[in-house]
Amino acid sequence: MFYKETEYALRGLVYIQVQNYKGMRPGLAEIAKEIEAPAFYTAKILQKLAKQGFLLSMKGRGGGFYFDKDKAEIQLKDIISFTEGVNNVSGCCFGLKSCDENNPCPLHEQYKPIRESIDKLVTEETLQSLARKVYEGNHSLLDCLKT
Amino acid sequence: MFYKETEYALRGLVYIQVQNYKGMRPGLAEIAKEIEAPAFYTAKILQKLAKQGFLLSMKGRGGGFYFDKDKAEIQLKDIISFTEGVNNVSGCCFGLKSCDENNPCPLHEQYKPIRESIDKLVTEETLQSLARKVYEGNHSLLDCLKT
DNA sequence: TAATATAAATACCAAAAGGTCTTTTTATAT
DNA sequence: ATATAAAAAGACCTTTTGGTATTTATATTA
Repeated sequence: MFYKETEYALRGLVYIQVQNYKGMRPGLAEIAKEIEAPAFYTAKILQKLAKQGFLLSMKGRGGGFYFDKDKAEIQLKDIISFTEGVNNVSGCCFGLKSCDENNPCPLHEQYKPIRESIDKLVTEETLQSLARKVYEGNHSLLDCLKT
Repeated sequence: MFYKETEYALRGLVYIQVQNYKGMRPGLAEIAKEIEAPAFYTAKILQKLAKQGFLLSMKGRGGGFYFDKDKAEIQLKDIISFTEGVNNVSGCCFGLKSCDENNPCPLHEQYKPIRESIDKLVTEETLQSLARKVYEGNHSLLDCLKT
């Protein structure tokens, strides 16, 4: 479905926001461990996201990652478009550059509502809305609950 | 959305079926040209598909690709699963191996109907059902109509 | 049967995705 | 000030995807 990079980005960012809600500012080692992702790769991804301005970071002892509380919530679409490019989210499934009512691919009519549902989902849901679900305790970022 | 390989496979196979409906058996050069795909790469893909038994081919002068009329129609899902693996079609968008009611990812409830719609689409639609649409003339495999 | 047109097989190359490691910078605590 | 604990930067490496080219096998036609 999504690139590994996107999965790690989403899991990592949601984890950070959950910890922020608890008043914490997690570091790379903790994040990678808690989302079960390769540590160095997770570092690379989060640093790229921080550089882009999606979140803030603190160097040095006691440092870590956190979100600016004054900024608007971040749509999933913004993250996914950043890691995979816009076309991958909302392109034609037959690969046509101009697939529309005038020049429809053989799946155009049937795929259109699906594409719109996906677009609605990743636009309406935010890192924060997902983090709240996890914070409430009914959703998970991992394959199994910790013992 | 899909891999390039999947796009070329779907476009190529649908093109072949359309030509078969017209009583023709197109060759590699024609297919690649008509679906606007790299010729050598298209060859590789179609040969792989033929080897797997999705379609038949004839070597030698006047040869080309064609479908066995006695076989059942081929679901899109069969092709996509073959080129990308099953997980890519119906996996968890957060990358969880076991994402279900018991251990839902933060998008589980909302993404479930979307995944089901996609599954329904690629199960119900076949190479043949798409080819019929193109044959009827109201759908296209190319970005622009030929002049 | 010889030339030719085609798919099959195979080897190779390039770009992107996925991942690791080392060094540098910077903030904090002692 | 110094030691330490973190993120930042950047150099590599591996695997997969995407693509090209050459040679071989085979069917058709002249």
